[in-house]
Amino acid sequence: MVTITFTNSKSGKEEIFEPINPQNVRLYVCGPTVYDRAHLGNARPVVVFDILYRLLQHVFGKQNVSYARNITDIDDKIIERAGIENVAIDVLTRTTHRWFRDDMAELGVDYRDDPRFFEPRATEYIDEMLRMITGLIAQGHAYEAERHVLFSVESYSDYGCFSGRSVEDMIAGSRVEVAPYKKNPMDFVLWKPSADDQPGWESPWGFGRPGWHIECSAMSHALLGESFDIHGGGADLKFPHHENEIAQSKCFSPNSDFARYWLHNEMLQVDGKKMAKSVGNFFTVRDLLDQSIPGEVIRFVLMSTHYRKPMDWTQKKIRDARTILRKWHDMTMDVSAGTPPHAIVEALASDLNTAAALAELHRLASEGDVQGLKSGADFLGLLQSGSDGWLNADPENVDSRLVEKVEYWINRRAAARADKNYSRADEIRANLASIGIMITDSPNGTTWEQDLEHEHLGNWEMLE
RNA sequence: GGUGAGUUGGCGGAGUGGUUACGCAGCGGAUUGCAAAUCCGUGUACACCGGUUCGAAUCCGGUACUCACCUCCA
Repeated sequence: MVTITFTNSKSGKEEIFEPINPQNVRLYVCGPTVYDRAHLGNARPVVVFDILYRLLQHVFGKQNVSYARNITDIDDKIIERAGIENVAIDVLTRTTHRWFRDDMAELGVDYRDDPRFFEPRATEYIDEMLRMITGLIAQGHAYEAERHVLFSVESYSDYGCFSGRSVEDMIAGSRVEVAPYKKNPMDFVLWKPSADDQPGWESPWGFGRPGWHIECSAMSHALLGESFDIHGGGADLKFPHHENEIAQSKCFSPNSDFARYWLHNEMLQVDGKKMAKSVGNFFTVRDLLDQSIPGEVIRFVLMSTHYRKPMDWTQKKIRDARTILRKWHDMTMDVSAGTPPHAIVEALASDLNTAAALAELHRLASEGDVQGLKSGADFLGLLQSGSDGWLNADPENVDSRLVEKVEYWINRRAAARADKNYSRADEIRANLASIGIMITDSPNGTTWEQDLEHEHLGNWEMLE
């Protein structure tokens, strides 16, 4: 049996992973709020925890691991967006959810046929949330005020322990807005009133909707039980979201552990800066796919940095990943995947060291172990498809007139080469290269492809 | 102001108290009409200042810099 270790955010230390029940290993990860296309930052935890899920399945057996990743489909951002676009909330969330699933599938994260994967939508668990809120009020951890229900942070002495903050510090240094009905400025909303034109549900406290944090407590409780093994999410969720989740769940089920191991992935940056619309470096996964960057390349880049380190997204990484994957695809074209090499599993078992796992693939490649390479890559969700899809220009996307033009020039060049007129042959090759058409000679003839990042791509006028 | 993460060779990026990470790029060579690809070989490193140690890039303390989070509230 492989020993798995994780850095547990709860303790800040690397710990040996021991599941509550090896026959029922349970993982919960905070999923997206569905109001827009997933941006690249959203993709990082999805890929990181996909790797974790694969590892757990490998070590404990596929049927013994459950994974729940929620869909937040009730949220003020959703209400706002639906208003702006004048669409029904339900239409917005279902469409966005579908986009999310499709985009993530491109990155090799696809659980469509997996009975142990759960993707609960918050609005399907309102009853569970109401039950939990009622329980928290009954136990004195929450109170009603002006149609809101608030969690009382003073009722939970460990509040702040998880994220390493004291209630005093948070109030002292910062911009906590004090609502008049709050007993303590840090108290957070479990339930809030909805206007008639806002989505809502009947509750003991009037027509309203849940606060953000309660949904994850309710869904993990319903699907995985009051104690489960691993809770994951982005580092930005540590506070307040996860702190609040812990407070709610531990107060509701005082004898539970809630989540025993917490894993947080660090944030993604773009060219050294936070990805933000205001900085102008904001883009979605779909944007990248539309630029003909294969999902596999995106996945590779995301895996090349350890999950607990900030990752910087750059063009160079995309280029490098392309080069490497192209090579590996070529090497493993006719190989089918088998059991992953032990060293790959070991690398992941060591606090999800994906970069070390990729290094191991490099080692296998340089040793010519194509079977090991294919098997290891397959385990990591790479080299899934044949190389035809993206190594060469996709025939469906290439204009037949372009093919004709390129072939015309290739034939001219072949004639020149046959005449040993090499300066003419080189001139043709240089001309094609200047508009982004790269050609390569091989014993079987001349092949070509487009450099999709080339600035003069397809600019045939330049050849005249 | 509080909290956390980070700082490794041209670039990316692991790891470890004493031994080459690895990849990309570069350089030299083989091969090719020439390129490309491939193969062989090769250089460069651990932010700064102290401390612990026979020995630290790896442990401890401090400094600098970078990044993130610290609002659910109209």
